[in-house]
Amino acid sequence: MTDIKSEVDGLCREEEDLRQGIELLYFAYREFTAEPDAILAQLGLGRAHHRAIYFIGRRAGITVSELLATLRITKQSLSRVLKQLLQGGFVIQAAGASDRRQRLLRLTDKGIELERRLTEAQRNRIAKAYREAGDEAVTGFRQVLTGLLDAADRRRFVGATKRSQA
Amino acid sequence: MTDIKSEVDGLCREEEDLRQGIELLYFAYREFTAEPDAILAQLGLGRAHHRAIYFIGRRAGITVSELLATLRITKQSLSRVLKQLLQGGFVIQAAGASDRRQRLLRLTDKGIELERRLTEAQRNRIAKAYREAGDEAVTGFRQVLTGLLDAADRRRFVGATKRSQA
DNA sequence: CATATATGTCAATATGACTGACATAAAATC
DNA sequence: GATTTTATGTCAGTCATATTGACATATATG
Repeated sequence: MTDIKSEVDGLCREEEDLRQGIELLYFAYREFTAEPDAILAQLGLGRAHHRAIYFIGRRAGITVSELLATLRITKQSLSRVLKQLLQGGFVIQAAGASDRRQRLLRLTDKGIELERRLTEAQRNRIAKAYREAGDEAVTGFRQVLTGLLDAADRRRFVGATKRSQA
Repeated sequence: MTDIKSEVDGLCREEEDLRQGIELLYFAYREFTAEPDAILAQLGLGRAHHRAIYFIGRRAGITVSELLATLRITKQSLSRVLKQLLQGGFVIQAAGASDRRQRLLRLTDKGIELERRLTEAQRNRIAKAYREAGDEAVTGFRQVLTGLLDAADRRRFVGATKRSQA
């Protein structure tokens, strides 16, 4: 059974476990964004452009509203980013067919190429971590991260907790 | 055996797996910082202050150099943050005993209290995700995140991949 | 004494976010 | 058809976080 001393130890260990999780997230996220940031800097773009390009590439024809809801930033913030991507020829807009107020966003070939370059760096890094850790660890990784999400974000990943089987 | 079609499927699934990992990290990190950011905003502070407070709390007596190396920002960036924390009475400095050029940083009681409030939000969130996912998943979570780190950051977590046993 | 190190500071700049206000076009509703 | 709501864009001002580059000071070290 647990005497007082080992309960204290248990509390310290739990605290230590949680702090390690906090720190791992911080350091891993920093590392995760470092490479794309370096590529973007050479083009005079920033991380915000990567996010926009990423989600436009992920869902071709996404509306501005949907993109705003995904990124959870103000339209004024997105506006500048989107304007630069349009001017740079990375993204094109088209009026929606059923609702012509909508501006449906798509990557150009140039945009697709940039998205590939940016995301490849992250994909390689994740792929390496997945390979080293193994399938079981990847499932755990996903479970814990999914548990950190709020309800709205979790809906994006329904049925995606387990790794797809090849 | 694998015919062409299922190989294509396999590639798509792998791509999908990796993109889900990328997105989970993005959404989870955003969620993870949301609560502390809200608390900090009320005090006229920002996320950078949380980071400084966190690592000073984590290692009382840390030097400015060590903090800079941990955060990987310029001293000019840290300077402003640290000045505000000193002025706000969250942090105190003391000259090092063996090297009096050093400014050893410590949280005041007020700083400890703020650190607790800020980190508690994150700790609760992680604790909930850990509980829901289970010990095995937590181990996997740590393995994958550790795999994302660069060599320097990984050294911070040597022997910490597995969850401590109670 | 000369040099290197730990720290601090001034100035200018960039990025990414915010709030608030206002504008326009198109859809939806009464 | 007139009104209202929605989707989007834009102007202006502000803030927080980061950068580079240059320079200053105190202390340690050879």
